[in-house]
Amino acid sequence: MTQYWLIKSEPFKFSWDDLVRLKKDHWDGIRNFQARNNLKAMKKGDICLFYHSNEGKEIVGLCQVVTEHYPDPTDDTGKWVVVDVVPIKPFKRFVTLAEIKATPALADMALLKQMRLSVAPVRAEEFDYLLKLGETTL
DNA sequence: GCCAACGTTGGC
DNA sequence: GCCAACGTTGGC
Repeated sequence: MTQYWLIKSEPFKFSWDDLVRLKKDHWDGIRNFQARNNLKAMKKGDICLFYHSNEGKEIVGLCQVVTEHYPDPTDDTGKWVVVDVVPIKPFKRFVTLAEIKATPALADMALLKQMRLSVAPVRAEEFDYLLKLGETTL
């Protein structure tokens, strides 16, 4: 069963456009245990919403997990992991944080409940709703 | 740039 | 094992 996730990145560090340009990249730099556990729970084929934090504050596109977790090459301690993702397609219409907050059906999203969690699960019904808001289909 | 929220660390 | 201090994230 496909699981849905939301992954955050600050666009000036690593943006949607960067991922599109690279075609594929490992999602690194996660240094939070809960986020790491979520990374470890990701399965090949899972779908991720790409969210721009700090600047933009909106969901900009869809990507897919192509390689399940392996040790983070930028980490010496051996504690942290990365996954590989590829872009699928951008949202036709970006979905902003303000919009998510203003939508009762999305009020329970982990994104809102735990703002600092950079890798968060998304429920299927939330995912469907977001796709609709983004005027995009898989 | 500020600050609130929250996760992590380390002293006891 | 508690909790204060500290660091980081991310919205505003």
